Amino acid sequence: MDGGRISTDDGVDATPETGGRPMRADAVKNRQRILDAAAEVFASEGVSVPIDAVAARAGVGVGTLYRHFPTKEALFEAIVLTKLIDLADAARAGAGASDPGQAFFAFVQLMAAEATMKRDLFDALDAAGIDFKSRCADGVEALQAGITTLLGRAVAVGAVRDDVDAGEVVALIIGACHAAESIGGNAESVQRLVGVVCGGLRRSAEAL
Amino acid sequence: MDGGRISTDDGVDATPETGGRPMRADAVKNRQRILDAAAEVFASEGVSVPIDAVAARAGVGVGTLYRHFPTKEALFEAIVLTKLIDLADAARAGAGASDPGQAFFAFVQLMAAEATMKRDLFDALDAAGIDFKSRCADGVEALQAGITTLLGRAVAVGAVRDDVDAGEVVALIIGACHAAESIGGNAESVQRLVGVVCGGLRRSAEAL
DNA sequence: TGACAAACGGAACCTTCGTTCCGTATAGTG
DNA sequence: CACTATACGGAACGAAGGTTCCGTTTGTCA
Repeated sequence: MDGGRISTDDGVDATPETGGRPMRADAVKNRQRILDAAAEVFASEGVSVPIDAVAARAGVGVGTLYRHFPTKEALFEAIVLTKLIDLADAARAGAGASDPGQAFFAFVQLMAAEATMKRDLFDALDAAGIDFKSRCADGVEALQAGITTLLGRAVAVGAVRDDVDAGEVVALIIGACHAAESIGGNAESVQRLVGVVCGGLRRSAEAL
Repeated sequence: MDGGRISTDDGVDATPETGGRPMRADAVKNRQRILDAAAEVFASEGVSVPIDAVAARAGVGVGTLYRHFPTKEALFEAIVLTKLIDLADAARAGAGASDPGQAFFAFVQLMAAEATMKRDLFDALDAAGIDFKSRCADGVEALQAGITTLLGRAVAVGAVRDDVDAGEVVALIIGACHAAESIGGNAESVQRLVGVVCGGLRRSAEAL
């Protein structure tokens, strides 16, 4: 329920055409069906679903899937990358707000909501430190940059403590989402737990 | 590096004897070696290590391992259960402290330190909501009860906000550990991030 | 010490899952 | 309409890991 649009501008990236010839009509259609199906399935089941499930959902054979995306990981990346960029855009959009503190916390809640409803993004960010960061470098960097800006402004205004960086913020939020899921985990509890973490992000804290 | 002691008092639980006859000496020894090896391996590599690795580490064949623990999951439970109970004991111990607030936050940091150094506990608590809670019910309940007491006292003194329950606290802490791991994740950063969460747990918070 | 039940080791088995291969179907073109 | 490059489906393959089976070893007891 999203439609995994990808930058198919002139095909430098994700196999939109092979060589120089335009893709056959059915191929284009199938590619899109696969992206849509994968987005749904990854989001609801997580990254560990069998690739067959994705193919079945898309109504194509595994062979077809593999012709479009040479590897399960490639498919995963194709989908997550767009989501990361969407989030980065949202962060940029909030950077001009008049109230930096509010903009920051609003973005945090947005990211939390996104990550919770879509286990794939969740998993992706979760594994960010491992070897995923390097593959989706573009998206991760863009997001990191956007958050850094938001965070910097919020800190400058004194709305947020000054001893955390963007990476830690992302990690904490994803952690809170994890937390919400391991409990009953509806949208409301996510918001509550993220709210607790936000409380911790506001200004100082005795070092305990 | 811990030694997985288990309540082998009179053998009602974890297969210390089969039927009514006492276990053979070598069997007792091997059982313990398996528990120790599994504790080490699970802690350092996580729950997903091949069972062969555990057997190899213990210096026994897989057959032997399976005779003592009918399933990988059973072995996992045997180990985690003792750790949960240890934590629950620690919680109980802190319940009599004169400063409830400090006792609560000290316990939280203890739990975080434990969970981080031992990926198994981490994984276990992480999956607590899924179908693990039912299996290690004893341990989870004991821990939950201990934390509830600590939390209740801390709340009563006004050191902690009154709108979170024990389950949420555990979830948040595990989430913070996850967070610390996905970054560089040394012991120090764990403490920092858990500190942020603790900050959020202190007293009220504007609802955002 | 001899016999037997208990325990051992590890090869073999089965299932799951990612990936490849190839015979078949079809969009696009003259 | 026929021809060919492109794309398709799904069976087959191989690696990985959990579990079982069985011939061999060993502790225990008379």
